[in-house]
Amino acid sequence: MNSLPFTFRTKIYFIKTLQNCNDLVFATLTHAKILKSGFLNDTFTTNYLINCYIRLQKTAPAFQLFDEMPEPNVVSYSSLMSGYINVGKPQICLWLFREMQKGTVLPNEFTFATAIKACSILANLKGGKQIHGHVEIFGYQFNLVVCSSLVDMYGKCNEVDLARRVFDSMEGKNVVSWTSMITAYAQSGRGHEALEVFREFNWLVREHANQFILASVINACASLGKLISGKVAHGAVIRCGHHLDDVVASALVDMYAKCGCIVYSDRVFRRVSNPCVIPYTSMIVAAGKHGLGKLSIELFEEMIDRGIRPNNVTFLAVLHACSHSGLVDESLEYLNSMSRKHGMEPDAKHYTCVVDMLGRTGHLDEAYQLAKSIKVNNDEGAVLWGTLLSASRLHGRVEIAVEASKRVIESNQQVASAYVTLSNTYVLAGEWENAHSLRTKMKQNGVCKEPGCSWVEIKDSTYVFYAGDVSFERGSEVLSMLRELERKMKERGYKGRTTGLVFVDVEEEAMEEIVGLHSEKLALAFGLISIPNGVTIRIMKNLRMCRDCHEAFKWISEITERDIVVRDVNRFHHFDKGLCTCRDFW
DNA sequence: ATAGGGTTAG
Repeated sequence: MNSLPFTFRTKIYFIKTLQNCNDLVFATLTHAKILKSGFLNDTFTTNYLINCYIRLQKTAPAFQLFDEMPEPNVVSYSSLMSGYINVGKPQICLWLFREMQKGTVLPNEFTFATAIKACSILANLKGGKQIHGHVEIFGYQFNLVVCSSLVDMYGKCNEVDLARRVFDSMEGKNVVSWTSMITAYAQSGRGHEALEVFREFNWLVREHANQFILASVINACASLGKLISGKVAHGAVIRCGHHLDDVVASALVDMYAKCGCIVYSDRVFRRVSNPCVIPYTSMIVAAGKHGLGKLSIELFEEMIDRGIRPNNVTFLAVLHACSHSGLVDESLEYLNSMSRKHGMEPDAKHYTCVVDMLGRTGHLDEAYQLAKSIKVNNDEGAVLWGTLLSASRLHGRVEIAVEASKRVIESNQQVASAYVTLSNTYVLAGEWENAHSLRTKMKQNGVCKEPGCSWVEIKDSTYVFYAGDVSFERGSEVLSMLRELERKMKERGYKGRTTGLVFVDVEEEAMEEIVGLHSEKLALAFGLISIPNGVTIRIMKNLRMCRDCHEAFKWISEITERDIVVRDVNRFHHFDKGLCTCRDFW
């Protein structure tokens, strides 16, 4: 007779205990008590226990509990699914979702939101679309959270227009939905639309912008090289009281650097009271991009002194900075220190960065030896050997170019570009017959290369320049301006590879490549003709911001006494997702 | 009653 209230009180006690429990020993103890009292058969109590383990990131006991539950419900499934997302295992989350569909428990809005998030993390468009279908079947297509997660998922899969379609279909929107949409645009290289949506947000929503939305807006300004918009966003950050936020500060540091104002980057960075690894890395990248390798190194050492652990991105940033400032010995030292001092194994990207530096500075044999010593998969191998291939072309080292191109072709990636670069190597070395037979082989295999391109934004218009194509608007004016600039640069002692070479006595094939490498200078020349100030030059990934280019820009800026904002589009989104094409690969 | 969505550096 008395057992029922007693049982009830025990259950309440267990639940209260588990709700506030943040200690594994205590959780295990409570688990044992629940087991003893037979409450593991109770779905509610066990769900609390599962959630407690998930809060402590212990998925193994959570899964075991779930597995042994007589009647898991939708909460049991959803909890465990989000638990696996929290420990970085979205695959298992989706597996659970599929298992759930085999049984009788029906998914609800929580389950869908979680499953969609897993697809977002994995950039799994196919899975995401499937779940979107189920969302409509089950009638959750009007749920705010489900829709926001769909917007985010489509954004992360680079399907921004689908994201927009979901966004437009939403009746009520909150800050999170707006953030998802803005982020989707910002991360897909559609910064203008990101800013447009942000304007709409300010117009339609009374709510203040929070740190999430501001970080994304700043990111959009950065990718557009829009300094003024960036400063406006910075103003909003200060007004809304988010200037102490680590994430926002990192975005600002990055934005100012990409807009050419490293002084502001430094100022923002120095105001962060306890910067974690990310603001430090942003600042190291910023310094590196501006050719301040020594500053990058100082920042890195300062970070170590303050006990902040660098991660693989930080090391990549330092190596990149050394590479771009010609600090060869330092770069090798940092590469070695990764495993020796910091207990981290360098990955393919770190090695590729160093191989690139050795190659560009003419240490071809060392670069080759290092490249050979690295274990890589196909994708990594294509990048690594492609880097060496370009370097050997630059320095006319045919034997290494042949070996490198062989490896690129073996890795079965972007064969076209490998062919073209090798062909150009032959041309530059004067081995016309080899070049010719290679070109023939390419034609036989139906391989052709997409032309490289660069572009310049002037006010609201974008001017695009394709490699080898001088037929654009005011082309002859641009060319004569270019020659004029080159003459002035030479007069003042500029010794980089010159653009004029491009137009004389070079075989057609080789010209395509060389014009490709220098088309940003065409863009620059064009910009100087058209507008006096604030020209934004965007350089695609394949048109590396090598030391030469950087020097050239400095010279041009000096000669013309004009501010030139140089923007290196390093994070080309397709590249991040491994969907690169010829154009952005090299 | 327990479970869900958005931000930063390469």
